[in-house]
Amino acid sequence: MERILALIDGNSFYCSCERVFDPRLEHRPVIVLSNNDGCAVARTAEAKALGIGMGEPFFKIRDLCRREKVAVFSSNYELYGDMSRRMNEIYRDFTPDVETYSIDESFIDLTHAPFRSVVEAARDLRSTVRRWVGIPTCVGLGPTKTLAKLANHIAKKNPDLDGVCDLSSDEARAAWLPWVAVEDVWGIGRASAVKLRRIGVGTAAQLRDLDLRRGRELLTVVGERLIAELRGLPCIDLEIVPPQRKGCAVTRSFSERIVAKADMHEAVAAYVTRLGEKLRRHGLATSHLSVFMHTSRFAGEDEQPYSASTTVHLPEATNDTLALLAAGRRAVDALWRQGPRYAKAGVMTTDLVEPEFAQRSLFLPEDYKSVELMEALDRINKRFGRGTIAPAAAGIRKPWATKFEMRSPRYTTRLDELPRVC
DNA sequence: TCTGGGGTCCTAGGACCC
DNA sequence: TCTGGGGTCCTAGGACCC
Repeated sequence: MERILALIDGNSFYCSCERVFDPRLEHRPVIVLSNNDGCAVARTAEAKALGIGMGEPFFKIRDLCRREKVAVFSSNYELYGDMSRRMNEIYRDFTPDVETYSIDESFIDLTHAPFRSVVEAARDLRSTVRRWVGIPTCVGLGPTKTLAKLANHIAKKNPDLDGVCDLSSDEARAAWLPWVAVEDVWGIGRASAVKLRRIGVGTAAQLRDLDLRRGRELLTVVGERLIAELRGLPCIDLEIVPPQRKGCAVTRSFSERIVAKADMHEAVAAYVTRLGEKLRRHGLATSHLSVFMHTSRFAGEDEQPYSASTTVHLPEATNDTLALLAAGRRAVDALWRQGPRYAKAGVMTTDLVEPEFAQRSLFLPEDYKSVELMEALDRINKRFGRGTIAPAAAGIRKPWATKFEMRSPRYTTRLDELPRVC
């Protein structure tokens, strides 16, 4: 029995989340901005029609948005994350074979789904999500992840398909693949597209028909795999159980440039605090912390660029915020130069380990209190909201903190922000 | 003036080993 | 003029994803 996968995703997902709670936004252009209200990262069809590009800096389109009455929102991650969770609950009611691929996309294995046809199953999924969560979606069907992705792309671009495209048959693939540009294939980015177009490969069909060896020469084993997937040969497995993560980072641009060392200490301490929370939530620890800081990529000629990073090694793997804070402090002392106007900093770790398997130090006593303290901290912040208790080092006033000036209420996760029906 | 954040995977090249 | 043959591990950098 041939495998059949669905890729379902939300249309302009962040924007659709906003529309669920404000129907007046229907048929109006809507965009959602990145951190610090920097760039447009989600646009409805109406906003795209106005020429607003993906990743377009907001300051460049501010006038256009005012003129055209575009509804503009800061990112409301708490809301989008909760809506995503609800959608995935619906998928798991259909079948346990679900891979949550991103905040708005999931692969679903429909091979054994109890439906007369997979297309019928796909339509049912769509309408259930629309009815229960309020989000419009598209579904792509195919025997491999790459083909399911491609089908999803076709469903989005062709409204007459009514949100579902099925590429499980050879005939359907023969009909559609010649019409998809090669850069629209999952895994083909800018650099690969240039290489492919140079040898006359401009469509998904031409990429599928490219010699496997040639594909590997040009795009490494990744390209070879991709070509096989386009031919219907599964090379990329469904990951129903998410693999253990390998790294963890917290990096942010500042809302206003940092010029004082004390502010940098605070900002990095705040990022480290968040990193510690993330590590503990995943049950992981690290024995080295990397810290970087740099000036703006877009700074003018008159501004001195500066970029530096360093790694501090810890005596043993930990996810204790206090231990990580000490390391972060040392790193900032090592990197800081007075003069540059810093635009961004971050803390990163790779080589995460599960604490119980980590190499212990011969000389450090077991610190039971640290574990209990962190547990208490996390419990309080979970119950009363993130940041209820934080190390003083992470700052109070925080003039550099990320701005979300147009954020909608967190309708589904905060009691005091519930939608009002009047 | 204002330009996001957080991941994964692959390869090449150097250091080092026997 | 001639200068072995494998391995492993680590890191940096590139490419890609949403």
